[in-house]
Amino acid sequence: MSIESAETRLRLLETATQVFAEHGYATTTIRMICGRAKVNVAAVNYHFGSKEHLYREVLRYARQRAYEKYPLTYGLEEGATPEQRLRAFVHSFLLRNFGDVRNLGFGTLTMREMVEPTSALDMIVDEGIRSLFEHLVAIVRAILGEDADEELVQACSRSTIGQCTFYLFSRTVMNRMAPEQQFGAEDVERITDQIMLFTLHALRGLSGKKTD
Amino acid sequence: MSIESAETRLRLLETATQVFAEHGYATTTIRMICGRAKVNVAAVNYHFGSKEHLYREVLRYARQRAYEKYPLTYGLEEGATPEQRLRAFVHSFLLRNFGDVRNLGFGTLTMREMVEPTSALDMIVDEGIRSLFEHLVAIVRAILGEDADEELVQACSRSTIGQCTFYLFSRTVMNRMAPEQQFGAEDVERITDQIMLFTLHALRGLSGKKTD
Amino acid sequence: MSIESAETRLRLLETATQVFAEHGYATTTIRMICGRAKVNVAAVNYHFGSKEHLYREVLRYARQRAYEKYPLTYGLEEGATPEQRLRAFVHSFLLRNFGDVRNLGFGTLTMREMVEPTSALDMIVDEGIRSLFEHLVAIVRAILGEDADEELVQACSRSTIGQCTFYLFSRTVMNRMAPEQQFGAEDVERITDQIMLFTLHALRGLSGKKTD
Amino acid sequence: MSIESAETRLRLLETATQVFAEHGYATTTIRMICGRAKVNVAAVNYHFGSKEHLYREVLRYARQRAYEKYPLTYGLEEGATPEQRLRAFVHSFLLRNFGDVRNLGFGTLTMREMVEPTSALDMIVDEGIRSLFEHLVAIVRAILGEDADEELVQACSRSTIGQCTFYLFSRTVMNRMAPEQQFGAEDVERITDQIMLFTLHALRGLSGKKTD
DNA sequence: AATGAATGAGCCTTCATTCAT
DNA sequence: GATGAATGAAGGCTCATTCAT
Repeated sequence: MSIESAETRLRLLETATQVFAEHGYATTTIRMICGRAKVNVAAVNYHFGSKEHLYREVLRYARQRAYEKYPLTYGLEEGATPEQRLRAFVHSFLLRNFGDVRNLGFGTLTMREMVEPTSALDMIVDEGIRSLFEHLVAIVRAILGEDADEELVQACSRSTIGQCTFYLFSRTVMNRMAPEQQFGAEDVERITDQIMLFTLHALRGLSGKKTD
Repeated sequence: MSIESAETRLRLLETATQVFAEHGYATTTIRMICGRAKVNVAAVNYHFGSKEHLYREVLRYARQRAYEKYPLTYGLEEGATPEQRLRAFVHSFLLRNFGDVRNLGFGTLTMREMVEPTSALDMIVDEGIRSLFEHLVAIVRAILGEDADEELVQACSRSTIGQCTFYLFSRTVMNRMAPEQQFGAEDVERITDQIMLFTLHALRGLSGKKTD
Repeated sequence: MSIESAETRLRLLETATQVFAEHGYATTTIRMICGRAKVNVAAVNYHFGSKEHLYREVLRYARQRAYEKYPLTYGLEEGATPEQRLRAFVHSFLLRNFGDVRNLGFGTLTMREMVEPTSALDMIVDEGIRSLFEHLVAIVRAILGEDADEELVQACSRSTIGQCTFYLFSRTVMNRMAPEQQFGAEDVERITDQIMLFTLHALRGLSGKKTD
Repeated sequence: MSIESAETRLRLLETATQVFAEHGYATTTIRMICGRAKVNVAAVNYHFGSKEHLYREVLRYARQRAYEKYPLTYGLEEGATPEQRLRAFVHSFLLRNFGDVRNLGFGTLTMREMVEPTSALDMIVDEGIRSLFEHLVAIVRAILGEDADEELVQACSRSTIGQCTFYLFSRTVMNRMAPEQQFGAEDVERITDQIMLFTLHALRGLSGKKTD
């Protein structure tokens, strides 16, 4: 593969990430992408085979870049406590999904795929979401205690991640309800604190009941 | 308007609710709807003017029916405590959004609209979500105490509703991750309990800190 | 189906017959057909579903019209001799396939399909060619004698129909070799005589050998 | 031209012969040919200028090879009788056109060109078919007698070659009608016999009438 | 000399919409 | 009032060809 080829491919990938994130798979047209990337409409089929293949590559590309920058253990040191690991989880989740303009695509793409699944959702689940959730479950279990009821652990994990995803999914609604208070990259720290505050009180409360 | 006309209109509305909920606005075609409703392809434009107008009517129609059946105070008696009112909120939210096959459309449609807003989102926010959220905020404030910090009240409200919406937004993913454990109408009670358990521990913890 | 619909459908069918005969399936575009038929490009898909379906309908339509006008027993009276029936076969074959400007399509379409088969060839064979050939075989058997060797009967049938098809397949070449002697509708009688002369001498010779 | 260049050119020619014969001019894509020949897509235009030029070269190449291997006088000795020369004509025709897998292309290509002429048909006629037919006419005249009516000679020649071409043109149909009896290289001898039997009886009968 | 990359024209098909009854 | 027929715009994709190295 020549240098130009790789460049064009990458430009298509970057552009497509934005356009797919903005309009969704169905509404996005190849001509939109190629127009913005300043390449011929045939370029997509040449480099990726089809619109669908391009889309899958975009999903992979966005995820990879997001996790590279903000891994699940973002900012964590060796021997961190479960609470610290939970905070890193929440913090990196928010950063990954909308903490950075350049990574904006990832959260939106995943969200769209969850709401209006294409054949790519299986890939997303298998290559990302499953291990993400299992990572969280392990932390929650550590906090609740290893002998905590499994169903409780699962439910608390859902409650925890649900608080995080809310800021992603309801962004459009929140912006309309309180336009003066747009959630953005600069709010990530504060939101992290709030989610941690809420969650730790809940988990400690539930953990306490067990040990008593 | 003749009786047949009204019937056709209604049948279109019902069918369109299902089809839009299943496929989303962009992917749904007028022929899908008319085919399933067994009416002429021109019927949509005749009765509703355009695909978009039909869609807006569908949103209105689905919301109205959902709230009629499951109001925010569902199952609540006079003089209920804040905790009871919170439970009614969570319970009715889950029922309204996916507690009933006939109402399945509402939650899915709202969710889609949040992720990929059309001009109808303003309507949805103004006519439903805003008051829904304010209702929740009032309950949370009552639990945390009237002198609780407003930002804390807001954050806790988001954490609370985020747990609820999670079951809606992540349905497709959860089904793929644990196919044997599909969340449905029969799980609403249990999920309500779990969310309440988590949330009340959090709120009580936060409330306790204040009074201390 | 309204009258206009039937008219449009028929016009498309007639036009498509000509265009497919002129250019072949692959080279023909829907725009060629619709342009000549003065209808929108979407009309083909509306009335026939696809280019391929239209093509199959064209093949059926052309065959039906050709056989209606020139059946295998064209000009034949009751109690005709095998020789007379053979002459009717050859004569009607030539007339059907290029004896008439209006029927020009049928022969050309069949010929094209034989040389460059599409999925429609099976249909052509099953619905037309098979019975055509069996009809000929029966006549040849009657001339050669009922106890004639089956392989001989088959071979002679092939030799007979091969003479007929030659005038169809080699038309383009003959026109180039002897432009002054174009084979057309006015030559059908003479060609029929020539084929009959050749064939009857052959069959009688082969038949004579048997009886001796 | 370097050696590799000549090799690539030849490989393209060989491959293209097969592909054009299999799919026809219109349906064949340059990528099919280059893919099978394991060369770059630009190679066709580089070595031959265009798809059409390649096609013409293929026709020339296939004809040349076919006639080299099976000339019109294939297997004939000096002083052969007209009947022997006729047999050599028929025999070599069949061998040339589908007697050999390696030569399969020639018959099919010529046939396709006859049914859907390109500008290459003139070349084919001028450089091959015309002399082929004149060769046959001379033989037929010799058998019928030098004073035979010219029109009769021509007609008998057409009837003779028509029997031969039939096995080429109707191959796809015969295979569908009697799949167990595929005509191939191993049947050439038998078919030659059958055509000769039929034709000689016809010609002798017609010749006899003259002399009587 | 030879190739991978890129192009623009064109194809079939689909769609929401409008027309004419 | 209601419908089958028809439309034009657009979409994804394919192709022979050309460009730039």
